[in-house]
Amino acid sequence: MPEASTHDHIVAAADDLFYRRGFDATSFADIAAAVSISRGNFYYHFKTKDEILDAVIHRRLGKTRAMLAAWEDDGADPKARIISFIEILIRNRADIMAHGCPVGTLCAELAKLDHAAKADAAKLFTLFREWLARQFTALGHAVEADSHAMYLLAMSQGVASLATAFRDEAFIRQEVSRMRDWLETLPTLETGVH
Amino acid sequence: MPEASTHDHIVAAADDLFYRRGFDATSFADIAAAVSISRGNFYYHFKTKDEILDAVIHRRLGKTRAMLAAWEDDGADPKARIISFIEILIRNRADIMAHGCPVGTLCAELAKLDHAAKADAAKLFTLFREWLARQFTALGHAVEADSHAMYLLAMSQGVASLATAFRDEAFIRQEVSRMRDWLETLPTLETGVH
DNA sequence: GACACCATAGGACAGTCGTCCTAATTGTCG
DNA sequence: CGACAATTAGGACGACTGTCCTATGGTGTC
Repeated sequence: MPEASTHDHIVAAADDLFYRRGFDATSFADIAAAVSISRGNFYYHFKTKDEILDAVIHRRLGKTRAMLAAWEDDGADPKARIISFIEILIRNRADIMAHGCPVGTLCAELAKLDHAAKADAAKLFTLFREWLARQFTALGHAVEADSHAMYLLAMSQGVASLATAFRDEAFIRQEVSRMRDWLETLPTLETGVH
Repeated sequence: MPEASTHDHIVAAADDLFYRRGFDATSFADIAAAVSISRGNFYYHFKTKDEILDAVIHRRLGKTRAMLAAWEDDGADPKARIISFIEILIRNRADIMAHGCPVGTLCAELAKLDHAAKADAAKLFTLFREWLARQFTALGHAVEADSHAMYLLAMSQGVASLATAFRDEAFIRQEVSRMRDWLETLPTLETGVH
């Protein structure tokens, strides 16, 4: 197995802290303490805070790509894959109620800071958007694939946002059911993924 | 007309900055500069940053209550009122694409900071939630009123979140249409608001 | 004119921020 | 072992933070 380098440890700790506390509210000292290294050593690996942010975003992009690719290679049908996406809300409900969606909250914060990396962060959304659109296309809804993808993305974001504000797990389950029901109402025109 | 006091000027400026830059990223100096007063004078009006946050939240609560009350007093039918809510997304599209929803982004930030005022901020959502539920009840959907209200709130939040990430005005209009269509599919059981 | 009071200005305070430098340590290879 | 690069620790730097103090300006009342 690839031994985890100090560099990777730092990025992983920053990833976690950026999610739980936010990018701006997380300091070099916080990350260094989480990895148990000195701030001086920290500077050896990352010169600026923006460098860490870039590394965190690319780490998330890689992990997301890997997750979505795994879902596409598991032999399940596209509808089951879409349900896997929807049920992220349930699997991660505790974190979502405490800190929101990692993608949505990061994009929102970077937009407010007018940060140079905000476009990169939005690529996380694009990954999900294109992946979902591929699944809808495989279900025979090529024309509306992107529209459907954006609908599910929007619902997921909205549910995460309200779940954070209201700390309401039952609401998450209710809206997940609503999305599953919506998915079932789509006409089945499956073009066969053989 | 009530002359605007320095106190009110400060709260208004803080409200604007908290929305555009975020609570944590806005400093005393920023607000003081926006109102053109010294930081020393600032301290005379507000002792701590949390005091300003409380004042901003209560200002928003008051303005929201007033807006919703006005919508209920305008003689329109409940469905038209709900459409007024949905179309906030279009009326405020420029600000939303730049800085997100004022309510959702504030709640998300305070949740990450684990700030004492996060529950107060969530009351903003509650105002909309209860107001929407009243409109659905007036439409004869008392049982599902809260569920419908949360659905529209979630959709609005999700649309705002994605509109910020993708800077896509057409998407906003598309999802607003989707919400209006959904509203039309509800069976009309209006119990008569005389 | 004297007094009180609200409002304002300017700066001090300790702490933290991101950034950067230098010295010491560790590890690797000839 | 000696040389050299990679890695680490610790602290310095100026800027900025939220907070707080004190002195001053203006305004109205006896």
